[in-house]
Amino acid sequence: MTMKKGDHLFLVDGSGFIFRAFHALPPLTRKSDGLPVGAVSGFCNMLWKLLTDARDTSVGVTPTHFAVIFDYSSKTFRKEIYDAYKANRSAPPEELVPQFGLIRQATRAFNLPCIETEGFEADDIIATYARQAEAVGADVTIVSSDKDLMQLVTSTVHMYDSMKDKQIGLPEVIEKWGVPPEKMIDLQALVGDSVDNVPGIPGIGPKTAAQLLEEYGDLETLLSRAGEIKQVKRRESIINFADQARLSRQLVELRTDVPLELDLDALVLEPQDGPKLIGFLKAMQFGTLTRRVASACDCNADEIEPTEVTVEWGEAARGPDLDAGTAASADTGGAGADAPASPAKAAVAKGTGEATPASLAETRVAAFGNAKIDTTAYVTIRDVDVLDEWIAAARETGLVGFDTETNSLDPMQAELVGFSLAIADNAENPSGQTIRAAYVPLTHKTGVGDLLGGGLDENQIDPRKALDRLKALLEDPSVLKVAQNLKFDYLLMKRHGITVENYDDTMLMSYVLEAGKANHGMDGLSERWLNHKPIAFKDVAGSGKSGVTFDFVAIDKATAYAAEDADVTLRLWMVLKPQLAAAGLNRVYERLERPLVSVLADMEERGITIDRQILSRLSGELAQKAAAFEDEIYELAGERFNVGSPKQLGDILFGKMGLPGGSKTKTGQWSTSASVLEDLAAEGAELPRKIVDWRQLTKLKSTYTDALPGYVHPETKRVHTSYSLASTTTGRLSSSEPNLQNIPVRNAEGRKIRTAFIATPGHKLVSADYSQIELRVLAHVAEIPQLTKAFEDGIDIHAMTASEMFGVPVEGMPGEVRRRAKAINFGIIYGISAFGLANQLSIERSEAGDYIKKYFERFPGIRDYMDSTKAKAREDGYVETIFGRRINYPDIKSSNPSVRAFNERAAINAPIQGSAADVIRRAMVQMEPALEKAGLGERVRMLLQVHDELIFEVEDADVDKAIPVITSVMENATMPALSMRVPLKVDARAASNWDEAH
DNA sequence: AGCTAATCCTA
DNA sequence: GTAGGATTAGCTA
Repeated sequence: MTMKKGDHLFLVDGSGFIFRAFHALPPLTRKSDGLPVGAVSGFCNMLWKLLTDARDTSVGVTPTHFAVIFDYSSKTFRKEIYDAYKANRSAPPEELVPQFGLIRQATRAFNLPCIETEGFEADDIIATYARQAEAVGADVTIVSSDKDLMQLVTSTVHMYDSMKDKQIGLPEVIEKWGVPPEKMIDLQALVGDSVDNVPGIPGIGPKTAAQLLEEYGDLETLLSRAGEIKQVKRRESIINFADQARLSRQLVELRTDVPLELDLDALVLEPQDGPKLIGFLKAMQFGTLTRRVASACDCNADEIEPTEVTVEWGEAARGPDLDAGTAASADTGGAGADAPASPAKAAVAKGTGEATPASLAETRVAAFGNAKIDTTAYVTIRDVDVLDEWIAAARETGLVGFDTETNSLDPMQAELVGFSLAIADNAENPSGQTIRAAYVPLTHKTGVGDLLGGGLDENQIDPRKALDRLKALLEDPSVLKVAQNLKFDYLLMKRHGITVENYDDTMLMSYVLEAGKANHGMDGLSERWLNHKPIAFKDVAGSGKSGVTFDFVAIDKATAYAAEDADVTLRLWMVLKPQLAAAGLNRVYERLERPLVSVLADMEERGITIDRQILSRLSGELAQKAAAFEDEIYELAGERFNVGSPKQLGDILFGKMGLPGGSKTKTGQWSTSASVLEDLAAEGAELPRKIVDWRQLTKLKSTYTDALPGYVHPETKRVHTSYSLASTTTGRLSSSEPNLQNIPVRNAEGRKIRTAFIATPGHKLVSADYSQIELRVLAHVAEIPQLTKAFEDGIDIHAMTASEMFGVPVEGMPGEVRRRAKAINFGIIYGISAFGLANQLSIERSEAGDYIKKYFERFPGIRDYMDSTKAKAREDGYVETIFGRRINYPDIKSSNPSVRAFNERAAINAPIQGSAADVIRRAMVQMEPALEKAGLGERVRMLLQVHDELIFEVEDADVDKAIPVITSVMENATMPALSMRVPLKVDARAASNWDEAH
């Protein structure tokens, strides 16, 4: 049958698949003898899926012709052109070797042509067939995700990434590489490929290459007009390496004239030979697929004998040097298994009527520490009526442990996969045995472990129905919901239109009880308090390349894991709740921790807009400047090296160039830190200065201008950071993915990044920050009259300090004098040491010691504060903030002097840093009600917190009204709980971007 | 791919 | 000298 228009040819890159599957799929061995068969299994599943079901994948069409292509050997025409081609390829992993042959046998078992040609790579064969098919008007799907094949993509030739079920067509190539497929060859020629040893042009990466091709059209034009390029380094590199680029092009360009034994028409898809295929699958012991094939072809698998398969273990196995550089990264997922939570508020578990908090706490710890947790008793709820019964039981007791399972750790992207509930039937006498738990799967998939999986498991409750029931429960204020790291679940539920009411978070409870002592993750809490080690997430879903998202976890395994989480969480609540009362920490929990859950979830959900154009322009500028520095650096060093490698740099600076004054890091490497380089520069060396500048530029580029756009949410188009409530010891928040608490501000170059954080049209960003809050806290806790007075009078605190210490009048004070006083003030907050101060000010240690002595003479209250704080830490094992938050220092009595000194400094710092953190937490909790009251509820939205600063987005017309409200809330945040001896001062400004607002 | 060390960004 | 998080290199698997 002649191939024609409307036919559809599938070309599977068998060699590429082997490597990718090997890395991307879980290791799997044949049960009977341990033969590694993971890649074979993945391969068979993929073929079966494509042959029977291609229409339902994102390919969307059914094949009429089909072939699997392999590399023949490492001796190809490319090797003749360029001896080093693929030269640095190491031998394939041992487990992979026998699978090369097996995959060829699998292909034949599927009745598919298995094609390879001596002297050519699989890619060339694929290219040849693809062009031939195109010529006769047929469509082509290349099953591979290798970038080397992307040059073949046209409107009728597509690629298909079977592991991600993703079609790669023209738009995808352009999106990924910035050039259309026909320019991929030129792009790769410029960029090169370290895996295959394609040289390319040094200093040209994908971004630059795309830009150059955009400007000059193609490689030859670029090379001939290279003299026009403005950037010196780039121009020279291209001129010098032009021939290398031409060679690279030859290596990268795929041949479309490979002599083929089978012509296109011979690739027509033959019907499956059921028994033959089943025989092979049985030999491999692939049970699930065997059954599936048997039912599809109406065979009785039991009657079919396993085929003899040939296993080549040794070097004879063909296919040693294929592309190992295309390993897929399977997303790992699942949430709720991580962070710690906080205590509960409702008095549901009443305990025994007369018990004191302390005795109840003790009883609970003993009861739950000894209770055996039976993880086999968990229930899987697949029926709405059963779910209703559980919800009714939760209403009855007024208490429920709750946890969600999702396919992502990012609550803004995660989709709900299921949820679990735990109920204490007899809360009056909680022995631990009375707790039962269930998992409600909603969107689990069938065919777990198969490459492409199956569809939705039918036997699950309709998610809409389940969510209706769940909403009623979660929003019911008479039922206390207990979760671990509730902010995740809270935000997830909010995205489903559910606002959780009345909750406790065991992570936050632990944080209040044990900050500094232990971490607050559920697994650790469970081991400490319940004497029980929960199932690890990676044991149910795997990790890394072999990890799957939770919807691909089999429901029975999922139930054991998920229900256990809810069970453990509820037990932890039973143990931790009475301890809060016993330790007198209920107020800290209820006023500084729990209310932040919804406040932060709202802020995270809002996100902030960034201007990607600004960032991309900045990125380009930074790249050019950095490249220029590299040039000069190589010149000065006399050789090319990786400037970003401290190791290589150290060897050049202190070895080759023999510069003096090198210090070593702990691991014995030369230190090349900025301060070392600055010192060298001060002594006249040119290179170190350039390195410092280069580092600054590349830091800004990699961490900010290049990384931030990747965090823009696909739907909201905004950046949503994640705040952690319980990852610092002092009570500060932390921000991650991305960290928006370390956006540059200290120099002009870095500040440009802030201009990319913008308000939506018609709005302004308002930034309000506390002035000197930590020094004010210090003045308050240490009761320092001069400091207090200075803050009351609004005078420059560092100048005042300098004036006190050095007897210099504030008027006309030299900048250097004030700078030293400022360093000392900060030093005090950090638990000053002569060593540290000397370092900071680049002075002798003895001189720094004199400063400190002088400071303490002038401010004796500070020395008293430091001494009493250290004494308290030694006595009690913890220190406290002005709102009663405890920070533990279990190692304060360490016999190691440096460990002890470190703990002492931290203990001195903690009440200051922690109190300031408490103040801003209070401000954040009070902010929304205050704005609401001022009629600004909907129009002023708090977006970010940066330790002493809050950033809002405000409608233009409301800015003047909002600023006084915001300022007032922040300045009065300690009230009415506490009145400070020192006033708090807040500065607020509005502008269209963060740089100008700050 | 997962881990650590080194570095550098913030308050 | 306090408190964090992200990136890169380079090693190990």
